[in-house]
Amino acid sequence: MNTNLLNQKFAHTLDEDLISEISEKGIFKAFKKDDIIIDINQTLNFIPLLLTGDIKIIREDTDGNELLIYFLEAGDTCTMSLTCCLGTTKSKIRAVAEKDSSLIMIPVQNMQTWFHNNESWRNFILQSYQIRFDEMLEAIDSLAFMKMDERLYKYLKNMAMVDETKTISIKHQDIAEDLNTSRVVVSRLLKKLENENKIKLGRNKIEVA
Amino acid sequence: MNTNLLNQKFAHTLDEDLISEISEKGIFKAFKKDDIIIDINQTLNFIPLLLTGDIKIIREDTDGNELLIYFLEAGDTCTMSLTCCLGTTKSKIRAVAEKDSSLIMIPVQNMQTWFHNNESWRNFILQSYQIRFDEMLEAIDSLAFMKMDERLYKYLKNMAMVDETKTISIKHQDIAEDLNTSRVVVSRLLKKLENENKIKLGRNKIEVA
DNA sequence: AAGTAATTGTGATATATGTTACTTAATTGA
DNA sequence: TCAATTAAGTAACATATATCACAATTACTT
Repeated sequence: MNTNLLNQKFAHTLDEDLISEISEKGIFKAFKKDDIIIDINQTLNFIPLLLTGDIKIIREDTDGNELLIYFLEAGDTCTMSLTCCLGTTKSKIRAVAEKDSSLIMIPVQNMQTWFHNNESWRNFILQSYQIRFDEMLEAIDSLAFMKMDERLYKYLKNMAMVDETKTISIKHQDIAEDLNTSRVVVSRLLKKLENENKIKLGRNKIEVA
Repeated sequence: MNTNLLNQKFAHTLDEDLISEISEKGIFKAFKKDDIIIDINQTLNFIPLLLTGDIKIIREDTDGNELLIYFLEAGDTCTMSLTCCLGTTKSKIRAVAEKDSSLIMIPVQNMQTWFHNNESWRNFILQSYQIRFDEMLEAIDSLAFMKMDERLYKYLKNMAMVDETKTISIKHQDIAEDLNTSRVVVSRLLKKLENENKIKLGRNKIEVA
């Protein structure tokens, strides 16, 4: 079953031999929504491949303020984990299951070898880096150039995309935490977006037009 | 001479054979302070290795607002260029010489081969990615969690570090552009930092205590 | 030395966001 | 069904940053 999922999600990017090796040596793990998959300062000795679900990558400062940086989706890997493993540093981010999710943990040792002798793996990793770089730039753009109302709207659209639905189930407090602002500010700006007919508000849900 | 510099800056990270191959196939280029080395939307077919000087990596939005993301220093490469080359996308950042700088441009073709058969190159690239990721996270932290006065002070300290001097030569307008704020705000906050004895102001220069 | 340009200082005011306090509405659970 | 809890709405005020206008200072040019 793991092998099926693995094939389905990674056949485009990884070659056959590698996939069967991964399904042999990787460890399958399942997480529930809101489970912490990787926490800040955690020591890592594996690279996760996301089979199903979505994962939030979150940054936190010393005062406990949080910021959502980007999402991982099925078929993705966490390049942060890779840099941690290679540099034997601790995790600088938190990975939280946005939905129930399943993934394969690959021990680092194997990964080093593949890097040496498997081109599909090399390309996969390089491409992952490229995607994450772009996402980080997007995050920087939002923070540097956009006002909170724009950031909020972008957040909602992105969330609708990830959840594959127009009506997302979320409360204002959670949005505030992801955007590192306050619940009151979010409520106010959501009301404004509703008045502009960009969204429709309900309790515990928001419909993105 | 290029080979000397190359050796000096990269002997720790790249193996002997590779360095001599680079000095053969790479193209030496010199830039003056404020020269644009890579511009946004430019198509790239080389990877730069920085031999001397410092380079600002800058992001710009559609309205022309800018933000300094990080610096490259001697011994660094531009991972953004790498992702551009591999993905054959256009540059998403601008690289500007902070001082007179010199670098070696490596044609992508060679690089691909090295990635396949040279471990020191692979490690160099992976390590570069790690460093840049950390710098991007730092940039995100500054934007998400810090007020402008803190960002400004951090900027000044960093600038002093890069320039290897306590007294940096810069005008308020330039700082404002790097931080994506206005000159007036910068002047005001600089005055505040001076009152707190963290810096000393002069015309065209700031001494970081 | 005088005039011009560049740089910096600063008050006044506008806007965006943060904070506090409280109300209203929906949901849950005994 | 009613009390308790959670979520959302909103007014009032505080603060950070942006913007405008102009003065003061320093450097540069002729």
